[in-house]
Amino acid sequence: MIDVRRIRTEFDEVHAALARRGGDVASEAAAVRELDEQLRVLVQRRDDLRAQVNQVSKDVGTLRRDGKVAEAEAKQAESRALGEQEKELAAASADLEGQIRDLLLRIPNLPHPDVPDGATDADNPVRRVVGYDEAAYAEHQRVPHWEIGERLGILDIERAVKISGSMFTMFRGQGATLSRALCQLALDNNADAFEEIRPPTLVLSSTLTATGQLPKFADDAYAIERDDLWAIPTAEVPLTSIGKDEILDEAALPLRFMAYSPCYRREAGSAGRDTRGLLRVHEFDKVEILAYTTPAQAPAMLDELVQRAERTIASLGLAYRVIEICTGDLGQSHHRSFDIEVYAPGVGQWLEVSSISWFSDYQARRANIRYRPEGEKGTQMIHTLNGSALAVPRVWAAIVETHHQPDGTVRIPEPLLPYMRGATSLG
RNA sequence: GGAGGGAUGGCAGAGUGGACGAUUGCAACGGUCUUGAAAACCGUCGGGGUGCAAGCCCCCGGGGGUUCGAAUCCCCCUCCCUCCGCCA
Repeated sequence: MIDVRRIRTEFDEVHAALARRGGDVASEAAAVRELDEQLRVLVQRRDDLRAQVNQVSKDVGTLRRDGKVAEAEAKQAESRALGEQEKELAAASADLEGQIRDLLLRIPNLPHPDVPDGATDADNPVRRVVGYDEAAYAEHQRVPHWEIGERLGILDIERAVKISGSMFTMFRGQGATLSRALCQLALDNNADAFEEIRPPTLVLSSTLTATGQLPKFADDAYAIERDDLWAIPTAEVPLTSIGKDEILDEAALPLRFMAYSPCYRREAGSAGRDTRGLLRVHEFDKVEILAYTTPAQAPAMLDELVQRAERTIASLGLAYRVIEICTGDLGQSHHRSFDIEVYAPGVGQWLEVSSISWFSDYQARRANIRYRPEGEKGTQMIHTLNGSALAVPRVWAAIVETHHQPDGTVRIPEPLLPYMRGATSLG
């Protein structure tokens, strides 16, 4: 949520920043400005009335103590009349406040000035490509992971669909071990600086609102309506809300958290896309890394998170590229974002395996997470940043395809060996 | 799921209708004293809105109600504790 005071005091700048995203942002921001102006007038009048009621009520107490009953009763009548008016104004301003909040929750974050302009994901600039040479892939690496997986008995999509329906998958044997090994590696690679969390994976509506999935993107999440709970689409959701409604000391920042969790996505609207294999599934495992920072610490943290995600991917011997997200493709809550994509030679596609984002104070304001700047009065919103350290299915697919051997086995990348019970290859 | 008891500032803990945004203690911060520290003493010490400011307004788990006036009385909800039930 952007600060309503910015809409109030620097409307043109806010409007221009939002306009860079494309689409119709003008009407919502203008509506907020309009309602906010009305609200401030109402609130001023309401508070004046309250002050009068408070004063008169004090007088009543004094008069009664002094035994001046008739005067007290007159004051009571006066206060009662003022109270009626106050009640009306209070109801009107509460209604306006609700309208403003509903609008603000749907207005996206302002892009960072350095975010490149663009309309769609086709305009996202590639910042660097590492280890990729299309001509270097041999024929045996051109086999899709679902063929290799089924043949080796490490991937069983058919039975997963029998159990849970389309777009659910199941790893078996060494495939399941590989999945778990990837999570373990990602956690161990970041354990030097990040506190490991095992968060709840079912959360309240308020929690899903804090990170930005609600109210606008309810269709993308699984809901357990009977208990008013939602299945998390990413560990970002519970991790971000760890500090909800808290005020932190500046000295405590940055705070870093990491978590392995399953992630649940309805993938509404993506029917027919990437339907084969592991490319797009309803449930998958991911290790997320996340930080709370001061505004000043945020840019360096964004770099650090990208480097950490990159390092793990690189260590697995996969070709990858880093893409910066342009204004038109930037997620609602994002201030600035980078994606890491690995190349999967069997399917001949770049697969997004990590999205690293800086949210400025957009999520912090929704979750009400603040800190006390040292040597200053008052509090400020923190900044949140997060990214996938590793998302399992697509990395699993890229490994199986990239390291597929001529004899049909799959070589296990060296960093995963400690977690594979002595195996050096799959199959 | 059933019964009972709770929820007040960083923590502990008073306050049960009127000058209480809140006694007090601890912690923290600044100062005096000290070679330094401790102790003692003095002072500061929750958050938010609005306003140039003075000020005014809001917040005692959340929401609603009663009243001239609510931390205090009433209703609903959430969470915590104890006991029972169930259970990995």
